[in-house]
Amino acid sequence: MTTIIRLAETASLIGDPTRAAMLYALMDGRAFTAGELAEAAGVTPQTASGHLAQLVAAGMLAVEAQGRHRYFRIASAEIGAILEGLQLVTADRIGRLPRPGPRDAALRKARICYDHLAGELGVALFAALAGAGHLRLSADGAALSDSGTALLGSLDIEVPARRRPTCRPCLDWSERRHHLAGQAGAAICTAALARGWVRRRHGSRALDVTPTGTRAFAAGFGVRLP
Amino acid sequence: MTTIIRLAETASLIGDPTRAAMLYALMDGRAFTAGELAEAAGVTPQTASGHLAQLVAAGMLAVEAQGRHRYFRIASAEIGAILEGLQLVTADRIGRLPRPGPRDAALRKARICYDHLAGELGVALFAALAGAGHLRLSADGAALSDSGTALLGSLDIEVPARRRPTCRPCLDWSERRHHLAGQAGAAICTAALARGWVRRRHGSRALDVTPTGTRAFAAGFGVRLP
DNA sequence: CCGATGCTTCGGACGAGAGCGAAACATCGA
DNA sequence: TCGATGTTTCGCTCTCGTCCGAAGCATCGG
Repeated sequence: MTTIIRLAETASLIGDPTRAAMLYALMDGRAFTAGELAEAAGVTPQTASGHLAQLVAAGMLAVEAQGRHRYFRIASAEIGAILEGLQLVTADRIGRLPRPGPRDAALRKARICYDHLAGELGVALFAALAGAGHLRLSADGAALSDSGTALLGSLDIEVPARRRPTCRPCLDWSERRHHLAGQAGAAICTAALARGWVRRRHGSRALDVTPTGTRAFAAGFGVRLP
Repeated sequence: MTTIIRLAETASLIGDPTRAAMLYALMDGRAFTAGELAEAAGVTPQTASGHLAQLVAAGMLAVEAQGRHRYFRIASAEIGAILEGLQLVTADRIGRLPRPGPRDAALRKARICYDHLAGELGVALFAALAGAGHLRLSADGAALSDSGTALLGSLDIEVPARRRPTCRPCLDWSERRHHLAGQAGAAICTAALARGWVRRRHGSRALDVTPTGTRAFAAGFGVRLP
């Protein structure tokens, strides 16, 4: 019984348009100040403050104080996965409607999912790695094989060895196939941004793959983008 | 922008305690009448009717009229996955609290997730099948290997060949590992219920594994339950 | 046909919660 | 120390949505 109540509370937190807008703005994994999130959601700072306090109390957001600013970010990859999943079912039930806006098309092509690459690019990357034997797919998820570890090493991409799974398949809401999450996914995403393989679109989670990036993904990972 | 609104609408539908209770009751994959769901949620029939209409309009529930009864069920496995995922994050943020009630323990041991086996039993089954080479794990998900098809055939478990994936890994919210969904998962679950390997607990998604079932899972699938 | 049962529609009452103005608090720069 | 900026707390209003009583449809059994 209490399970149901808690489930409803969690969903209800995401269910408010203002809070949903804030969570969505945070979906690219970066941290924003309370004021920025207030503007993103179109409400006054005091209103935003109340919502953010609720999300933090529920453990969905983490907060870090720096001077007179307070930076908020998504607390865990699981929260990000839920938000992506909700988009999946939302898109699913209205998928028949013909409204593929240009911005949505860019999102489908390549975007950031919390801290890793998603969209066509992310799925193609996952498929290429799996096809070349760089991933060991198991019942638990996925792990880098020896050749995969060597590949990332040769590309100077360092994957920190932490408790978090090195690889985790994450269901892509637009492609309905897995893309690479986990430490390895985050490391590749960081490297791709740092080396100019992909560029953030302003005010969006969408990414543009640069010509350099197209070459790098093809040569380094064997990714063939459509 | 509209994406955010839709996301919030979906979450908000799940966010109402009454609707959440109905969805939760339907999580075992069976269909219930409007009256039964009203009782399950603790509201009057007319209140339940309104909620059910909303869920159907949103595409989250499917409805089938039979005489003067109307049977409601979860519309798709994706909806079920979202509900399981919400439980996961909900359990995650309060996971430290030591409250493993007896009913929760039973749920963790074995339960039905929409139309297939989950919990320790489901995870052990998936691991056993994968370990014995009966599943081909790929980037897209999983498929029965030839030996897997043969195994199910020898056990008289028929897996219909439909559009739906024959196997699909589904993240288990209590075990945090995959269990077997898809056509094969549903077929095994149906067989397990029909042959008395597992028995439903009254008014719950929890399952009890019978002595017969323990032997059958061990002999047939090599499953070793803790 | 008729009553019984299951479900839905309509109307009004009630409460929860989102929103903002005003003011307090915290921190920075000078 | 002072004002400026970022954030939070308080008090209040107002809207939205849930809920139920009453009544209206549909379907079944006879």
